[in-house]
Amino acid sequence: MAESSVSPLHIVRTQSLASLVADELERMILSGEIPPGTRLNEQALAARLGVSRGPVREAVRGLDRSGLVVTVVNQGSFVRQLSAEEAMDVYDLRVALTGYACERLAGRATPEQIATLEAMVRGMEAAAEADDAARYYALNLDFHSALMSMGGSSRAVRLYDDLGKELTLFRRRALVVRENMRESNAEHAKILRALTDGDGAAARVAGEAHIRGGKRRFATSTPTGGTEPPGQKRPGEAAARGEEDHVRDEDSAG
Amino acid sequence: MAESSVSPLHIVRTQSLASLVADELERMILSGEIPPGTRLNEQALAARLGVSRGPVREAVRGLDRSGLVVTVVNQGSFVRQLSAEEAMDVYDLRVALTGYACERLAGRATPEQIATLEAMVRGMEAAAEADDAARYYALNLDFHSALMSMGGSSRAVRLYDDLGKELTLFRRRALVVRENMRESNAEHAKILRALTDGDGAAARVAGEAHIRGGKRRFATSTPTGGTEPPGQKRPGEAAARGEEDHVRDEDSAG
DNA sequence: CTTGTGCAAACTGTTAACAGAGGACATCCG
DNA sequence: CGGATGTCCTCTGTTAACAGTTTGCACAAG
Repeated sequence: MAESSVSPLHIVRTQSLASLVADELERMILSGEIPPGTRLNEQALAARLGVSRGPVREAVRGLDRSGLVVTVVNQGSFVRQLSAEEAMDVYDLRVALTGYACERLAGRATPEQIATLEAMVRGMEAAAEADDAARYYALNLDFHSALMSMGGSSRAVRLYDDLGKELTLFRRRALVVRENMRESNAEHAKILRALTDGDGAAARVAGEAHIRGGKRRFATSTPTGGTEPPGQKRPGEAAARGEEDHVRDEDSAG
Repeated sequence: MAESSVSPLHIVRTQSLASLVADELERMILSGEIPPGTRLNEQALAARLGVSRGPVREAVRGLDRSGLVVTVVNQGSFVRQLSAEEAMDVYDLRVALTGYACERLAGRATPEQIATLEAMVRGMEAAAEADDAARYYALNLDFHSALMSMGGSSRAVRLYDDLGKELTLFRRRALVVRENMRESNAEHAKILRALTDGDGAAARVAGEAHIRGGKRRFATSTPTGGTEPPGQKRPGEAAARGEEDHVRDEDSAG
């Protein structure tokens, strides 16, 4: 996620076509360029990406395992649709993970780590003041990622990110309003305070409450959400067109 | 997992070769038939399973996404090796998940669910008394699965199972001794009591303590564990032979 | 006008073949 | 005798072609 398009042939020597296709597909899906329920036409995707069907099939199979698409035999793969209940369950899992990371971090946070988190919170405060939702969104992602990374493990980070991707399948463009940013960042500060105090129990409670807050903030302004079964859109070519704008100024984890 | 080999052509109409290969590969890996670090030779596997390389590649790509194998470009895929630290991290994640499920279940467990869990605990008590490790192992799996299913969500169940699969990559055949079974089941009873009382906090603490206990019980009798990098075994044909016995009388979540 | 049947096109599942990279072994030079 | 180098072989990455299935449409019968 850090450096892309570094050296021209270094990519070829470290990435396979299938993995590149998988990344691109994931990006398309998460950005909403390919909305949930859409069928992934292998031929169209292969043509659009300039590769053969083999790598595309491998990539789709991988996304199937990671839960972003659902495959029906002899019918194809569809971008997964999350029901509202499933989305709420995912939120709850993130509650548990965040609480776990916060509690663990409280016991062993270094002053440098505290300072890093503090800087992020201050940055978000400024972003909220300036009503800069995009910047708040990015910083918020970083904050939670750092929290999981410092307190949990690399596995926990991946897990949290994966759950976030699933959530993205559900919530589209839940606008971040200034009030929500203020409230969210106040919760961040509360976590930070507990970490500074080294109070594990308080950190856990604060972390859990924060994600629950995000869940609530999101749930209050949500439509209804789709259903799970395939429910494709068009048998013809529906994928590989997209090209909508994909601004992502949503309330990630509140 | 419930019904396999139902109708002869029903399988063909509901499963693809790639998914069948994926299942078989996963079974081989988890059973130890293909030990961690082994390179997965596509040609050999395809020949052994009687299919072409395409489905095998798709299956391996899926396992890569789910974390069971690690792929190096132009070198192949290797069964993932978990370091001891990673395994401990996975245990900690299961601690968090179990605590979350127990707390949620305490608030809304039906008498039927309590009875089901109670029956399992009694069954494990009998198994421990009879020193029947295999039976205890199976019931223990069921108990935790039921716990996650009742208290968490289907997503949580899948998560817990996936983490269990990763753990299986690390611990091979950690024998269950009678003492451990007794201790483990006493913790089960403690969880059950908290659930019966409807005490969410106590249930969470008991659930967390139980997984921590399993982690400790396992850690006390563990070797050292491997390292993460590829570390293949033989460039030639090392996979697709296996055929060892694969008894699985280990301490699952103890 | 509705419904059932048959055909045709498109797409998925699978296989086989081709090109390039990596590694091992033998050979040659210092 | 040790090390570098060249060659061969195996395996992965990719592509193209083939077979089976599903889906949509048209046509005919009631």
